[in-house]
Amino acid sequence: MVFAVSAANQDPGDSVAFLLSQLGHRATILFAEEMATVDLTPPHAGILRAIAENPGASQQAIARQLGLLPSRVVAFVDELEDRGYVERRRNPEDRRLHALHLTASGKKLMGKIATLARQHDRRVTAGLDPSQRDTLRELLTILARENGLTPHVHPGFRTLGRGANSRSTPAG
Amino acid sequence: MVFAVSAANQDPGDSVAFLLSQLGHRATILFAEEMATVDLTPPHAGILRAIAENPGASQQAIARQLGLLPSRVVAFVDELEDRGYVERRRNPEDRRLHALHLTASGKKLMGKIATLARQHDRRVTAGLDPSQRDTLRELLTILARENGLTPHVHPGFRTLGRGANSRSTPAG
DNA sequence: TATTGTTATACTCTATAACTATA
DNA sequence: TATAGTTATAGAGTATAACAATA
Repeated sequence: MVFAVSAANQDPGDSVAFLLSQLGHRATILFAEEMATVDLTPPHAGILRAIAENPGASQQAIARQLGLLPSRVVAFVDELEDRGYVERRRNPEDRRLHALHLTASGKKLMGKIATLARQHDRRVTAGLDPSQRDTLRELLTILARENGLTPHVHPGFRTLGRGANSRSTPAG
Repeated sequence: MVFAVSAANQDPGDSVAFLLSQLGHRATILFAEEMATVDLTPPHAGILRAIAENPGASQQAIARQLGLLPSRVVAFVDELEDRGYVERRRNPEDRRLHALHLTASGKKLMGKIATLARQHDRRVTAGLDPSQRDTLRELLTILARENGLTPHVHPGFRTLGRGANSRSTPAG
């Protein structure tokens, strides 16, 4: 993982970019804690959601969509299948592909994840009134669009660019 | 490193918490890219800044302040010293301590880092007008306070709580 | 020959814990 | 004995690349 530290800040406080980095990291940690209560990690949740939105998708398709390495998807799906949340169905038309589907148990889990995610959102945005929260969402939505971020897809899933990896601690 | 994926989103778009996680990650990556142009990583920059603000601080003090392991600080300071940015001075009163100071070259580098950080802030917030940027800063400052974040200190520096680490990919 | 899925290997990074020197 | 600093070891996690099956 990469840890950013802004170095140029005047007395009035840290820069917007640094605040985003700090709060984003905090939001990430808190989400991981929420997921841990159902014994999942964030990538597990991302894969479950992607399958829920695209039933029958292949593992390669999921990997491309989320920017994960295929070998990692295999490992995650192995775990989800072992725990009964996901099933691999052979595609008779192209027997190389594994069509991924949620089981009944997996669909139930998705409901629980949705609840936890709403709780996560409340924890992270505690301190703002509804009007402020709406304003913040609007501003962040603009920035997400400007920065080329794909809705629902966390950039931490993607393979990190080599640019930042030239030295030691780049992409933590 | 931890990658968060919010799973509960209605049609209107992703939750504030998910947007923060996405944008925070993006801001972190972009900052790492800026630092790479001067052959540094974010932790290097954080340590340089901490020394600039507290000349003569010991390595343990830096470690506590930034939430880094002392053994990691040693390695980072080794590199910064080898490159002539930092010097270790023996404290005659307690010869166990190494008082850290920036060299002239290190101070010059801090100026460059400040410039890069301002550039980073502009990149991340491109798409907002000055008024929107101010509003965003205010809202994020509220959230940073509510979430117990320390100004200038990125939580990624701190040892991640074990709570989120119970399984595999928690803290990216 | 190309692609999906899988497995195995190697590498990077980090934390842990030993070790020294001072106190 | 306790603490600052350092070094060495082991572990976790990832990416790379090899492999089998199918097209």
